[in-house]
Amino acid sequence: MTQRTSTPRPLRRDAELNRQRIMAAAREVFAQRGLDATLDDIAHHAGLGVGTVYRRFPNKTALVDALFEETFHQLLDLVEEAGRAADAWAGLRGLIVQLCEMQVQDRGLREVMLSSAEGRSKSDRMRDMFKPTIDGLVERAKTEGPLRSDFDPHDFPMVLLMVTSAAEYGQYGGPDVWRRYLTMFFDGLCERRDKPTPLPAPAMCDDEIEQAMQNWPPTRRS
Amino acid sequence: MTQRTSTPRPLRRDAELNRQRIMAAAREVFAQRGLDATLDDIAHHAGLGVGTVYRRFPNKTALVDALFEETFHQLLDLVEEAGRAADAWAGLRGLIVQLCEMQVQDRGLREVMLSSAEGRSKSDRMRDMFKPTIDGLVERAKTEGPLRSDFDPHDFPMVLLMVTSAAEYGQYGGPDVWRRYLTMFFDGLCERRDKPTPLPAPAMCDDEIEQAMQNWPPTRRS
DNA sequence: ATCGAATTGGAGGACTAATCTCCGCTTGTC
DNA sequence: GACAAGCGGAGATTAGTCCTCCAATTCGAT
Repeated sequence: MTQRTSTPRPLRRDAELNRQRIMAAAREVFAQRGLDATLDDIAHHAGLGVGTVYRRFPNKTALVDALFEETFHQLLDLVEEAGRAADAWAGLRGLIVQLCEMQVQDRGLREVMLSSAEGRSKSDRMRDMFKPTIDGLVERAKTEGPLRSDFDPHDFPMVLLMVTSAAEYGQYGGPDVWRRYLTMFFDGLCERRDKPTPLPAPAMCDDEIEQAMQNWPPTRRS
Repeated sequence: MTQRTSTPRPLRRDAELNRQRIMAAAREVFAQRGLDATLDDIAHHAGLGVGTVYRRFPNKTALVDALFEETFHQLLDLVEEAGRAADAWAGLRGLIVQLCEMQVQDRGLREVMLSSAEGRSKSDRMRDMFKPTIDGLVERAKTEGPLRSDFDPHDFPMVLLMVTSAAEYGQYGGPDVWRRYLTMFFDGLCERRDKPTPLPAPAMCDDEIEQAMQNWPPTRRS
């Protein structure tokens, strides 16, 4: 018996500090540029050499996993809180808005949530934990609220996908353009409706659209 | 004076045939795999060597331009026909559906339309020609039809973007999943509404979502 | 203070992949 | 049958990423 697996020996003080620097840098860089950012980029951003990063994390996937571990808990809290909302329709909408906000602010998070290529087991487990809560919320929003009866809980991720796509493409129109389309979509999710919900953001102008077209597809480089 | 620009000497018969083979192959390959398909792929698909392709088209962009030239005319016809619709709201919806259909069937076309990186001047001109017709259609759909009054013609491309994103992500649920979300969105575009429009396609099931996640982001390789 | 173990930096090896060129050989045309 | 036009596809070129390696440095227990 050499060493218990649960006691992998503490890091030297400076090493621990650098570990945290790496995590912080990774969080920033992945959020801005997506998961295709290189570990070289992250290391440089942290003011360290690549070698240091590779000593701490065997490869990029390990870093991504470590990084989004805590975000997942945050996500789960959000979902469960929404599940307890008195007004299920408001809770459901609020949840979608919050999830979109997080994904818009963090391109890496969006990529992790849309793909199971990275952090495979993570996002599987995540979905399993979300499922019952979302199913319940959807059900309640139909009986107690105005949610259209043919909405399926499986539509949930698709709504996020569409809105975050709009957010990515529409970013040059400002950070809130996506809310315009989410509002329209919510109006489409009502069983019936007397008047449109006021739109929270203006449409993009010609120049902004032009700019969006010029920067699409989103660069996966520094 | 050597040669008039308009008479660039006819191609030898076999060369002309190969040119057409290249165009046909390019159409297929770009439609299936998007504009990131390599010219090597296309050449091979056409049963020719790469050199042959490069003799005919100085580079990939030239091929893309040549290829989508005619598609643009087709697009313009569609738009103008929609503009003449008696029922403006039906015309607008029909136009969106048709444009989505085309982009869903042709990944390359979607990329050309979303980006001005390729075929820059093309898509600029295209937008200019679309604009008046779409503006008119939107205006009419508001006064004569149920289109919500805060809809802006600039929202038009964003609708296409969102729905085609859903189509790409949702393709494992079948070729029509996107129509489900477009229907919901149209319901959101109505000023008021008594009941939801029946959805034309079921939601994806868990397995299909799983599959979508595994193949995202869409591969840009053979 | 000392010394050995832990840690660091970042050049560079090993890949992968895409675009486009070159030129010996083939084919069409007159 | 001559010869210009065309062809194929190996490979030069460029780019970009992941990850390794090891001399030099730093930490901290003694």
